[in-house]
Amino acid sequence: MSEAQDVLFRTLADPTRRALFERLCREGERTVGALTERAGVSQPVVSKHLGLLKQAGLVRDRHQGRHTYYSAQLGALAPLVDWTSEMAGFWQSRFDDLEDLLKRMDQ
Amino acid sequence: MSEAQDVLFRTLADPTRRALFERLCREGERTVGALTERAGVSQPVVSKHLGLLKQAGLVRDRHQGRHTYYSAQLGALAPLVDWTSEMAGFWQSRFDDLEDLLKRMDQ
DNA sequence: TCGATCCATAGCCAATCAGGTATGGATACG
DNA sequence: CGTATCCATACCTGATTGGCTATGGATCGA
Repeated sequence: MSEAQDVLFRTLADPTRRALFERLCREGERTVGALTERAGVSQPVVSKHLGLLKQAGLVRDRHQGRHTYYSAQLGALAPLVDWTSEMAGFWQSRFDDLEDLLKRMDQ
Repeated sequence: MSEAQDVLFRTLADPTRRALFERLCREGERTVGALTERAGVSQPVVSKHLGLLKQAGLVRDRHQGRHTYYSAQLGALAPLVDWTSEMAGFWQSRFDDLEDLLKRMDQ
C-alpha cells in the first residue's frame, strides 16, 4: 500500500500519458510544442498530462525563454521495479515452501 | 502502445485490485470469501475486481463445490517488466550516445 | 512597441468506473 | 427436501477524469 507505487501506477495507467513518457525516454528532452505534435491531443491536454507526470516525479521541466523543456526521470520507476520484485519474491518463497513440504513428505 | 502493457497498467492502477493481487502473491490460493475479509469492500465488489484481474491474466480461478479459489499468475507481469526494461534501455542508449559524443568531442 | 508564438490555467462536458444493494444459481448440510 | 452458505451478475449512483475551447501571461522577433 505504498503511496509511491500508487502514484506511479495511477499516472502510467493513462495511454496518452504513458506515450508522452515513452517519447521522453526515447527521444530525450523535448518542448511542449514538440510533444504536442503527434500526441493526438490538444496542447492544453499535453500540458496537463506533463503536469501530472511531473507531480509523479516521472519527468522534470526546465524553462528557457518561451519554451518549457521536459525530460524523463527514469529513477522514478524504481518503486515500480521494487514492487514487481517483491511480488516475484513472495511467489518464489511460496514455491520454496512447497519444495520444502514436498521434500519433507518424501522422507 | 502494446495492448498487454495497457491492460496491466490499467488493471493494477486500482488500489483495491492491486491489494487483492498482492494478497494472492503473498498468501497463495484463496477463496472469494477469504479475500473479502479485510478487503474493506463488499463481496460483489471483490468478485468484480477478481474478474478484471482474471481478464488481465493476473489471476486464475478454480472451482470446487461452492467455492472459487483464485491464485496469482506471476508470469502475467512480464510485459510490465519488459516495459520498464525498455524504458531503461532507451535511457541507457541515449546515455551511450552522449558518451560517444563526448568521446568524439574529446579527440 | 506591436504582433506572434509558447505554454499554463480555468471552466465545461461526456464517459468511465469503483462502490453499493438486490438477487439468483449452485452446492453443502441437517 | 429445506435451509444456509458461497459466489456471480444486474443495476444504480456518485465521483473521478480525460478531452475540449477559451483565455491570459510571458517571451521573442520585426
